[in-house]
Amino acid sequence: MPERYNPAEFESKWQARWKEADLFKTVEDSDKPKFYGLDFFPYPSGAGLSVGHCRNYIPTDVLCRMKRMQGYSVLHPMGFDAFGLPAENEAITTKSHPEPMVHKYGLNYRRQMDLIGVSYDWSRSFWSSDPNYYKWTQWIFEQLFKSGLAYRRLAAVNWDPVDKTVLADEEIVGGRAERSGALVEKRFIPQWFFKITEYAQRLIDDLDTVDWPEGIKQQQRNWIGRSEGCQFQMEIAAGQDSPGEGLQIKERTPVFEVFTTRIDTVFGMTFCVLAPEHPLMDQVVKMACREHARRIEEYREAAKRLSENDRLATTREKTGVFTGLYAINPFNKQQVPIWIADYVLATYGTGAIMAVPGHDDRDFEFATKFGIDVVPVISPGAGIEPPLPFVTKDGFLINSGSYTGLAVAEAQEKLGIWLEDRGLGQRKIQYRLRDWLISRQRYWGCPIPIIHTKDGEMEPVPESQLPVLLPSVESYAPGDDGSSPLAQVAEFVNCTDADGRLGQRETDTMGGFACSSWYFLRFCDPFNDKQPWNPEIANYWMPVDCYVGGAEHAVMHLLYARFWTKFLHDQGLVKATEPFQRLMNQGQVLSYTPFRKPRADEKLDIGEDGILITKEEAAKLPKDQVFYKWVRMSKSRRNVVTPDEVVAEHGADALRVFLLFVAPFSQDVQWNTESVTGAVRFLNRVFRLVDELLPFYNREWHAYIDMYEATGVAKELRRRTHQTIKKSSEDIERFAFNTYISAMMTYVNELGDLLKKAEDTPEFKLAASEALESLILLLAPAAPHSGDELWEYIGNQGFTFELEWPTFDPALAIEDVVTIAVQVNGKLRDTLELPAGVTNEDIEAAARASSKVAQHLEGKEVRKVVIVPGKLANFVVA
RNA sequence: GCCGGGGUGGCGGAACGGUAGACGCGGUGGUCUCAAACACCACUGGGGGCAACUUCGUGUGGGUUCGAAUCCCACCCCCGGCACCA
Repeated sequence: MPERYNPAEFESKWQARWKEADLFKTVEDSDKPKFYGLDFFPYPSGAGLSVGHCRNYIPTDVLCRMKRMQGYSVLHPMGFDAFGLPAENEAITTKSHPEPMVHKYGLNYRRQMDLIGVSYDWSRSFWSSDPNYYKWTQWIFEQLFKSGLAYRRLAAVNWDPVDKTVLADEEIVGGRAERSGALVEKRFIPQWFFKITEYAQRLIDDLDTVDWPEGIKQQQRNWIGRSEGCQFQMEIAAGQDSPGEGLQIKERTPVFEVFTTRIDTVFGMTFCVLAPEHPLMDQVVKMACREHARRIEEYREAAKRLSENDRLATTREKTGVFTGLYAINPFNKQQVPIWIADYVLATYGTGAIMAVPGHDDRDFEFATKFGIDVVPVISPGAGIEPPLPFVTKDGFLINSGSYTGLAVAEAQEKLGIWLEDRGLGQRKIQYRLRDWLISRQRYWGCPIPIIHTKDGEMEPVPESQLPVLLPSVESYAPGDDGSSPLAQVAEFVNCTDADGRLGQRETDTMGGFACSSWYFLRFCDPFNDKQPWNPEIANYWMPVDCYVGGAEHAVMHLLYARFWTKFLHDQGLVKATEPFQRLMNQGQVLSYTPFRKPRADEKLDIGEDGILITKEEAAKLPKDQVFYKWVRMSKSRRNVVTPDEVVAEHGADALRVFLLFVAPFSQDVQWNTESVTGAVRFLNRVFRLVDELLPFYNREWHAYIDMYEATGVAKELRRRTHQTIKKSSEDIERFAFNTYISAMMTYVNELGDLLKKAEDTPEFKLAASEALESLILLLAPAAPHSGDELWEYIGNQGFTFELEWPTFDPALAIEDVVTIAVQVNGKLRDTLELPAGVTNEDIEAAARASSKVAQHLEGKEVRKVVIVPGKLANFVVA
């Protein structure tokens, strides 16, 4: 007899029954509308799930459960992103294979997800490290390769000279390796890339077709970084060190190209800059006189030594060297000095710029430091001397030959046409987005299915030979030269290609983002061994209707997955052009974490203001040495609260209700275990209320309720029921889970009040029966264990998951008394209870009749009366 | 610097341009109890008042409106992201 919410008694019982009944198995029914609800593919870590992860999974679960009850075919799968560095590093340390370890972690995740009652269809689950899965990751790689969208080239990578390994950007903190603390160097190693840049425009355009948080869309647009401008040629003239008269042109050289978004300022160009890694650099050195050549070489060496991080630090003072060479501005034939400076990036645009210090902050800083001329060519208005650097585009050209006087936009247009007419350049759209570096010289990833033939060609491994399996290796550590551990395995490397010729296998593996770029397609048809998925099935489920996860994947994962989906669409493999129709980001769960002030001999990393300590340490230290901050829960901070402990203390449903209620879904929350008691009390009240309603319960209420015109308390009861059905359905749909729970709380409070006025009439009993069932069903997605327990307790069969979601009747939800606010000059003076549908005239009359209102109208002239039907009356007095 | 998202009681947060503070936490008082816990009931934004009431209140300053937490302009602060991208 559940007089109280007593989770220990029934939560695991229901979880066992759900499993027994295979309740969450996906039912594919093409006659029904479909709903695909998906959580981000988690990487299973040894620390297990925290309540922070639950904040992701529970809301998605509530939505999916409601959709299922509303009659949708629901796909709600979960699997594991198993490849990756953390597992590999752990494998290196423990000298054990990463696979069983990740498996163990994944199973622990699953245990915890089951513990909090999430309705995943585990029959569709897979690990991305399973050959049956990564076979198809390789297959997609080959399609990209065959389409010319996967290629290999020499590229600079982050090299850790102590650990002798290539590092991901995320593994570098302040120019040093996170693990070894070594200064990171740049190394040039052949790398595999995907040509995501080819899809740049579509990746921008199609953002308009998806329902995503505006912030995430904007981050993607910024990342892709489209800019419109002009690219044009500059000729190099070799001459003396000082410009001007007496300059002798020794030889004509190949031109270099520059890209600019401000062609309108081209008459203000007083120098140009090449990146130290510019392809023309060797030629420049040759052309320069000996002294300059020496300085250029020195500068290039210094630039090479700088870590990417240091180099990109915007606070750094600008550096550069003059080459002694000059380039010719095609617009006015003037010669401008060519400098080399690392503030120009080789990887963007052409790696060279025209520098206009009068109208660009960076060029201005450089010119001022090196004493280069600054010429204003844009003015905000006639006769106005622009304050330099003047970078806004609001203005007119000055000192610009025949273009003087034109507005910026107009000049850009005309100058672009001028370039195109003479074949010197063209208007161009430039993207900041770079190609996606996919290769890793690491063991624990999906092998790249390529064979290098003796003739130096690259061939995809024949489809019949896929998957290329990860071999077993002696050591998981990368080689001294940074090569993959796979390169040590002769049996793996030496192979034959499709024609039987000897060849060498590619030993790079793919970064984990490849695996997570298509898993949502595999969930549609997870065990197909003939193709990655059956297109018909994928077209039924795709796109994902609601995709839920943390905002930290705003760019990388989401951009890559979009790119692959578009490519797969182009290949005719799926109709969808976007993978995720709606995206939601949950807020983080923060933990109140102690820090201490650093001692005199300790220094803090940039951005830190204290040293992390444990609660025990905090208790021992003097109070003025300790301070607390709200920071994200993480294993390394030792501030994690696990669902296990909360479930043990308060129950899974209480945890679910609490997390839903505590704050709006996308907002960060400050974890406070005591507050869970609010959810416990609420569930207790629900159980008690069910007991109180039970004596009135008639299982057949549905058949009879419409035979009575409800009046009085019964009518009020039905009204509240139908209002709550409406509110909770809408709130769940729009991810307003906090107000959904609060609506349920209000409903429970009001049912309690109404029960005190219980009547022994059939209409009341029927209304109470409707309320009782609605209460249980509306609450079931949030508190599914309690829902099923109560459903059984009131004498019914089956699972709430398989029952029909209540529908609301607008006629029943309507109020028959309205509260009218009466204002005088916008200030509330009285409220009136009037029958619904009251006329404006009656409202005004009733309002004037109010003594409280009359007080404020006395002796004053009413100039205007504003009536909002059914809501408000406002008297405007002089 | 740029791009997003926010500033509402002691706290978490509600609120189609129309009664600010729903719902919950915490607090105060009470009921139950030998007692405590639980539970239940009442009160709980600030000032003034015995009270009816009144007045001030949604980061700051302006504006639009009969009426602004909500719309517009300027600014301040906090959080997240990007950061020499020409």
